[in-house]
Amino acid sequence: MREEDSNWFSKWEEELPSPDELMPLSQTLITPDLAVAFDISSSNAVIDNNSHPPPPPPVVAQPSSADFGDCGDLGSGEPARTLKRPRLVWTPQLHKRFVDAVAHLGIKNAVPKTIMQLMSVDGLTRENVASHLQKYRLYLKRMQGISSGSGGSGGANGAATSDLATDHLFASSPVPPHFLHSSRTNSDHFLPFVPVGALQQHHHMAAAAAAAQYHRQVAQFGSPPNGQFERPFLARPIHRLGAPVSNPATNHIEDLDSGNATEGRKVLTLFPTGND
DNA sequence: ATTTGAATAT
DNA sequence: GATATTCAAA
Repeated sequence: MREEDSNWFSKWEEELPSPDELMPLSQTLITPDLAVAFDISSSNAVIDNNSHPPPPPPVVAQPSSADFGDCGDLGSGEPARTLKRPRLVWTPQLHKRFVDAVAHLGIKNAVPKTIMQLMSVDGLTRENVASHLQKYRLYLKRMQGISSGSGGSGGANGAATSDLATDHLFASSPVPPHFLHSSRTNSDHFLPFVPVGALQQHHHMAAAAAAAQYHRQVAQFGSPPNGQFERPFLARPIHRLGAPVSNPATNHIEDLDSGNATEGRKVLTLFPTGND
């Protein structure tokens, strides 16, 4: 047991979403009632303003919280119940968190509930993840088929970056290589719990507030009540030691592109647990 | 009883 | 096509 134990966490921490990134996400997931309760409307939308206004539109272009026009049951005192949330839009950032979570959990333990917990995105429901996971699996399966059919892919690119113009979302996120193996013998390291900071357990702080306090979340590593891990086969020790956290500074290596059709994509494998 | 996963619906 | 919802099975 050495620093490597938490190395993945450190690495992960580096790419943790900045408040700016989470802000829009959380806003999306705010329920109308919540929005009203907090006296926040679309007017106070906090949008990320870069020094250089990029041509591509914001990734988070979702309906505002107050976009509800069909609240059939209006006028009741506590409509907090039976209220439909807006459709969740899986932005590349959100999807990346999803992929990261799945990668860390391993295909075996990558079930909706666990993924949801690992993602720790306020407002995200298990069903949201389940639905997305279903589609993601189909994506992986399709990729496997192509990969095994004719491997000659000319370009010696990463691995999972298919040239399919479809699956825009999935293509914007690096897919861990071992995902493509149909091997369920996942043998990642132990499965420490997650930095569960603001789950939807307490309805006190809502999205916006949660995101604000999201700043520094120190997780408490614990063992899940399910001591049911397959024998750690020790695939390979991660050889990407995170430098001693001295001054992480601004770490921003996110690639989000919606309309790219040419190659030359620089994929960043977060977890080289299967790097060749 | 809860959760998953696939089908099905919006 | 993307996400939600339903539903049988684990």
